[in-house]
Amino acid sequence: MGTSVRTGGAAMQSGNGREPCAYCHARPYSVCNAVPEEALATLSALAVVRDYAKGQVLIEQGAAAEDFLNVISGTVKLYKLLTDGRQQITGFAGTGQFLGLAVTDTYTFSVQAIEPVRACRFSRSRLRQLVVDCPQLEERLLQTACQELVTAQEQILLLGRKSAQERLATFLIGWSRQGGRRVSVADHVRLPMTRGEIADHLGLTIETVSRTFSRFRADGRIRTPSSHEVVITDRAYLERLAAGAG
Amino acid sequence: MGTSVRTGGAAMQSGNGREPCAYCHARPYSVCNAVPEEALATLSALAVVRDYAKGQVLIEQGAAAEDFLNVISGTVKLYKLLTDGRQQITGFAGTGQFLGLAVTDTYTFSVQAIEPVRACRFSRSRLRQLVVDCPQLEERLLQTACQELVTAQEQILLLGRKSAQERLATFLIGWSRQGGRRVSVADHVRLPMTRGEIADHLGLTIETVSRTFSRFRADGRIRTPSSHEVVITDRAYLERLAAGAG
DNA sequence: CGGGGGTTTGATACTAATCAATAGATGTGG
DNA sequence: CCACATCTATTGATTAGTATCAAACCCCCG
Repeated sequence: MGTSVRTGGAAMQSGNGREPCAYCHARPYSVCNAVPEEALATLSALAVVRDYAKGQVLIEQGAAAEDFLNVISGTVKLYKLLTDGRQQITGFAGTGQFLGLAVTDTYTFSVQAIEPVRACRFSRSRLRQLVVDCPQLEERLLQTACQELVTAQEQILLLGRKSAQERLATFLIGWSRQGGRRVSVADHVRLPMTRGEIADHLGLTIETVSRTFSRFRADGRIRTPSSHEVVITDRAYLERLAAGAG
Repeated sequence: MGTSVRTGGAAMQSGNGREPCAYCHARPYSVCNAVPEEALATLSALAVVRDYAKGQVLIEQGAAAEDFLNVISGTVKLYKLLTDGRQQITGFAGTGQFLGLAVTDTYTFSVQAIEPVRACRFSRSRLRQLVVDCPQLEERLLQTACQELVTAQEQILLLGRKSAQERLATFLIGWSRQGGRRVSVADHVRLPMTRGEIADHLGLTIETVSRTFSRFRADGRIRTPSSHEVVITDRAYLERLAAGAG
């Protein structure tokens, strides 16, 4: 676990030893998609693929921001800490998510694997050179940053003005949507994170999150076959809550 | 008030009728700075300068996102609404701030002037063409988006995990720093927004904000010559609070 | 099968919201 | 320039929603 794997390692999963990027499962979901075919070899040369065990830290707040990171599989949490240890999870990231845009010269957040993760590392400075040759990539990075900005502002609205029930409803609806890709099928949602991590994301405590799950269950809005699976049984109700209708 | 002013209007303030951008007071603080001298005429041709009265809406959430906006003078608030009317102010923007990055095809937030404002409007589609000729501008836009992302994540931390006192301390410290430019001198801070707007920014109520001001005042951390002026008298204390030290 | 983290549920405490009233500031028109 | 109307701010009393403290339960994993 946590073994360093050179590009060849990714190739095992992707089927080609020399051009990991060309066959990368995450590419269709990622900014890498903006790199034209003929530049993929260059990209591959910059990429270092590694596996991380659950709990491993991929990026540490305050460290020099040397790399970008791209999640190939698994899920990570992005979080910030207060000096007394309070934690706020700013988001979760899965396949294709590009990390490291919101950065000064040092990282302003930490990243930790919440389940086994494979991720790809690029040197920031070397990627910059690729960007110069490849305006579509810069365009795509800007697009990605703007998308993240929209998401961050939604989270600000949630934390500033929504009740516990509205927060959890928003989270479940949002996660079930993004999950079209990998996380969930229709109304069946897989939650790789713990109740505590959901709490740290929604600005609540673990007890409040648990109680709110119980209440949704009792009211027939969801079923929970296991604590990491949720079936949405009254989506319209949760969506109304999420939108903040009274 | 709120009179529409063509580019000539800005020139009155800037001293030249044909190249408003060349003499724009906000340019040194703005992304426009990335546009090279020789392209300034092109930029000027795209820009439409207008004045807005306090309370006027510059951008309405849900409307087609046709323009970017650049604040030349005054202060605006950016906010989102829930369906029942609860408001969350995601930020305030002053001289040089570029608005409209966090956008899909429609605006995902509203913008309103909280004091008289002069701002500059660019068509998104026409600015895109300028970007093609001017890679430094795209670079700068990406930089700006990333900077905003960092700010947004700080706000998420604040709303998710800080107490009322910590929130107000963070706000005052932050505003006094950014204000180096225009808002404040050293520890003397001008607050163009009302208590209610501060509350809607910090996820609190107007009463809690007012009480927290009173407490800081009673404890000798600040003085308030008027309700829109604050003198920070114990910056170290406020900074410790803002960092969340116990 | 035993241990330990994660989850649920209950009782109580506390922070901030709400409701309410007064005081102060701002702006307008006579 | 003053008086009035309105908006904004402050302060007090009470309530509501979550946090905190505590205990039991469940489940997953070794």
